[in-house]
Amino acid sequence: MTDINFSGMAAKPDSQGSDHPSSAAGPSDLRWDIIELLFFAYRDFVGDADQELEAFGFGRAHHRVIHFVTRYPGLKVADLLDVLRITKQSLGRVLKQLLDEGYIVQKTGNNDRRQRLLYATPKGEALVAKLAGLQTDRINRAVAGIDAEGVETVRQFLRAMIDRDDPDKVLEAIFGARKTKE
Amino acid sequence: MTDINFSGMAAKPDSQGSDHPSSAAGPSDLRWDIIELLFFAYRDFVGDADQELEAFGFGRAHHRVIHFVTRYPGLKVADLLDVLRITKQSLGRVLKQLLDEGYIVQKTGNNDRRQRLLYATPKGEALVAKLAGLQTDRINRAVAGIDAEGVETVRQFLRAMIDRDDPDKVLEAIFGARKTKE
DNA sequence: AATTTATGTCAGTCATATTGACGTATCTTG
DNA sequence: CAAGATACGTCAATATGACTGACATAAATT
Repeated sequence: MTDINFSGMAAKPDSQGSDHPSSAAGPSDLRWDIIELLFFAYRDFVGDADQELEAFGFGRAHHRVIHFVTRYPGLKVADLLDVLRITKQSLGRVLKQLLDEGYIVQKTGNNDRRQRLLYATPKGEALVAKLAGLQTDRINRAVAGIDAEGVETVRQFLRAMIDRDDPDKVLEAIFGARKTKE
Repeated sequence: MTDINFSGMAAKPDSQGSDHPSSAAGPSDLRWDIIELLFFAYRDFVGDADQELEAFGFGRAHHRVIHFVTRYPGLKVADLLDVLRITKQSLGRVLKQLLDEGYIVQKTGNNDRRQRLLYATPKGEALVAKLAGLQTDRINRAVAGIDAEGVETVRQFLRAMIDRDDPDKVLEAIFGARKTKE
């Protein structure tokens, strides 16, 4: 079975890739390998959490919300929308579920009573820690053969892959760079 | 505005993360930084293509299909299902659109006439090259300050993040490892 | 001839996302 | 203080991309 002509292939359609000046490497030198490695790496990375989430009746959307609320306590709804890049309406249902089931609590802002600051409950933190544990295990396996300097290179690469124009609050916290812009 | 208590925070809920023995680092030492860098890096990485795809009336599902068909000509439908980890029914509509609009053609298998081998048309290849160009530009920017050895470390990390048990045909092609298993 | 395999399709459902409109409480500004 | 802007919530309708389950067909295998 599976007698496909699949030996040493991966034909590269470089023919018409000339309208985007690839900066450093060669002419129309597309980085197919890294593109696909990113796809598979992320697919399996999020897959770890997916299985666990099923047991809770949650999906990836819930994970993203509870993760960032746990990590950045006091996050506003508007901040969360910036980070997740979704609309208020999409967030609404997921957030409501997490509130109703006691994974997140809201507190009215002190300075601005319109704001609903979000905090994870111990229950929510436990779930996030469990999921982060699974993902950490995968990361630890991945960096097992890489020295400290190499891991820093990986971090540098990932940081440089992220858009820095108009960063949201979480990104500002991650990068520590408070752009003079407001 | 946005006067949130957001200065040097990122509280780490390490308290209950003790039921997953983190292999190498410390006890309950979760890799929050890499977890979040992966999230943002992938978010922006796929975001590049999303904008372009909108102009064609396509979504991410179309991109994934046409990408792998372009890269691995002669892919069978069943192979594609393994790679994308979706069901036949989900693939159906997306694949039909790409066929109808002339981005992909089917050819009956030579050895097995039940198979529909998938090939990208020039039109399909052009779209894939355009999208890969955008993503390559981002990757090139990201590795601008990293030497060849460092880039190889990044590749090593990404490869090690991928599940290797029961790899599909595309992964076998990427890793070149044909596991003695069939 | 019977079975398995590769593919396609129909029908229904679910999760997550969208846009647009509207309401309400609250803060800011003229 | 009145007017407007802001933060948030919600209602309605819709789209995408996924799912399960069932069934059909052609072709290969046994």
